[in-house]
Order: sequence, then structure tokens, then C-alpha cells
Amino acid sequence: MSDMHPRPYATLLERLKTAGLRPTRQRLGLARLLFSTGDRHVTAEQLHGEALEAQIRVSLATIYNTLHQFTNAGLLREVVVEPGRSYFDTNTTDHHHFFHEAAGHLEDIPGEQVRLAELPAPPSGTAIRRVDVIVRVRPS
Amino acid sequence: MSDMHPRPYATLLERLKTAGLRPTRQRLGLARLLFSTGDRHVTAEQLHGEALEAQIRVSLATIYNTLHQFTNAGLLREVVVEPGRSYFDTNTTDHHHFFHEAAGHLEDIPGEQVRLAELPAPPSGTAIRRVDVIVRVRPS
DNA sequence: CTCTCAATTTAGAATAGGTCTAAACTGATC
DNA sequence: GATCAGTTTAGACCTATTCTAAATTGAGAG
Repeated sequence: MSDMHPRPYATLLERLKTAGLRPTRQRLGLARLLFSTGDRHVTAEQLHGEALEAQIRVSLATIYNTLHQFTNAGLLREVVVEPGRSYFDTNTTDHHHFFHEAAGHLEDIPGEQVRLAELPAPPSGTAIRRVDVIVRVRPS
Repeated sequence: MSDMHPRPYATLLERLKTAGLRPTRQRLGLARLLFSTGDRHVTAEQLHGEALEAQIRVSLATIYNTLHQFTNAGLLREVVVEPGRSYFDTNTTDHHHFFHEAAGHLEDIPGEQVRLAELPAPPSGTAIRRVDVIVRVRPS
């Protein structure tokens, strides 16, 4: 639709194919919303709203399906900070988050500003899958 | 009701009074379940089940009320690790958690085994309220 | 191009965890 | 022992999410 980006459509299509996901109209549309504007943190409802605004006709069920498929494919990362609501982060590199409790939104902690002095040994019979650091902040 | 414990009832009663909570039958019963067996991590449903088993007649609504009142009073700490379910931790000291994703339960990381090398500066206009570290583990 | 079919999408029902409400109850005070 | 604010309760309600079964569609075969 525009020449401003370096063939974003083709890139997205590749990304989906590589992930083993059939590049349907809905998935391409959602991928464009998610991945062409830098790092984002969205909830299902938010993304659904954006999709409707952007004329991408897609049901809420598909939003949920897609978010989970993208997450399983490693294109997204789920972040849990509030009971009863999931956020999905387009930044899948190793990093952590500020959570603005009052506003209810996430913000990446840039670079390696958070470093754990040492990792604890996992309980016997288990292996560490991931470490999440949430820095909860409030207006001051 | 028994002389077997070193007046735990009086202790719990004190705790509630100090927290500004009227020591009702329900709150005393729940406090006993929560605070007389070392550190615990419970969900509302779990605690409700235990209460019924222990002959403490209490509604689910009261379980929720009580968990939140205890949390606000600093007797409990809420831990969010799964979308759609809250855990309450009787250990309110500064510490972090292992989360067993397969089994769906929490475990305190003992002592100061987790230490952050450095805290990031909070976004301007905000102050850090709390830092949560969740080490997600799975059976190996 | 058209056919075919498994993969995908969908509307709407269903579920789960949690909150709200208004009425009944109860603990502390007089 | 009466009073009444604080507490509890059943049950309705809500919100985020998942499920289901039917309709649609993308991609390969012909």
C-alpha cells in the first residue's frame, strides 16, 4: 500500500510461513498491526479495536487464536502482570518490564539495565524456563 | 478450643485487631488456616475448600473480601503469575518466587538468592512500588 | 482455472475467576 | 440487653477467555 517501508508485506508473509502459519488475510493484517510499528504491548481487546479501525474484519476469537499461535511460534511473548488480563509483547528478546499500575500499561526496560546478580538453583527435578522481572511503578 | 497450641488464637486475634479488622469468626478461622502452618501460597478457591473441610462456614465472597483486606493490611501479598488467577502469599517479607508452570504452584526463593545487580531508574514521573522476580521452572 | 479438502475463521454459547448488591447477621459499645 | 456500624451472604452479574460446530478459504492437484 505504500513504498515507505522496505517491502513489509513480503517480510510479514515470510515470517508467517517460516513459523508454519498459513498467511491468511487475518493473520497478515494482525501481523502488520503488531510488527510494523516498533515494539508494542497489546491486549486482545486493544488489538481487536485496532483491527476494526484498520478495516481488518476479524473476530475476537481469531484475535485470541492468533495471539496464542504467534506466541507459540516465538513471534510474541506473553506477559502476565494483572490478574484477569494478558499482555502480548512484540519484543521477544531477553528483557524485562516496567508496569504502570495506575495506567495499566507495560514498558520495556531498555538494554541490560536489569541484571540478576545470580540465578538461584532451580528446585531439584526442574529446569528454569524463563525469568520475568516486573518493576511495578506508580505516579509520584 | 484446645490447649495444644501456645495461645495461637490470641495471637491471631491481636493480628487482626492491630490491622483494624474486626476479629469475626470467619476472619479468625481463615487467619488460622493461613498463618499457623508456615509460609503458604493459596488461591481463593483453594482456601475456600480448606475452610469448608475445616468446618469454617464461609462464603466465597467472604474469601475474596478477606484475602483483599488481609493484603491491604499487609498480612498477605498478592502474586500474579497466571492470567485469570491470583495467588496470595503469607510471606510478606522481601523475596521472590519460583513458579512451577506445569503444576501451577508457587515456591518462595529462599533468602537473598536473587539479588538485582542494579535497579533501573523508573520512568520520569513514577516511583518504584515493588519489584517482582518470577523464575518459571518446568519438570526436567 | 476450477475442484477439493484440510486449515482457518466465525458467531455465539459456554466457562472461569472474580465483583457487586441488597438483605440478614453480629460484635462491640452504651 | 439494645443498638448499629461493620460484616457476611446468596445469588446475580461482569469480564476475559475458551469452546463448538458450521461456514469459509488458501493452496495444491488436475
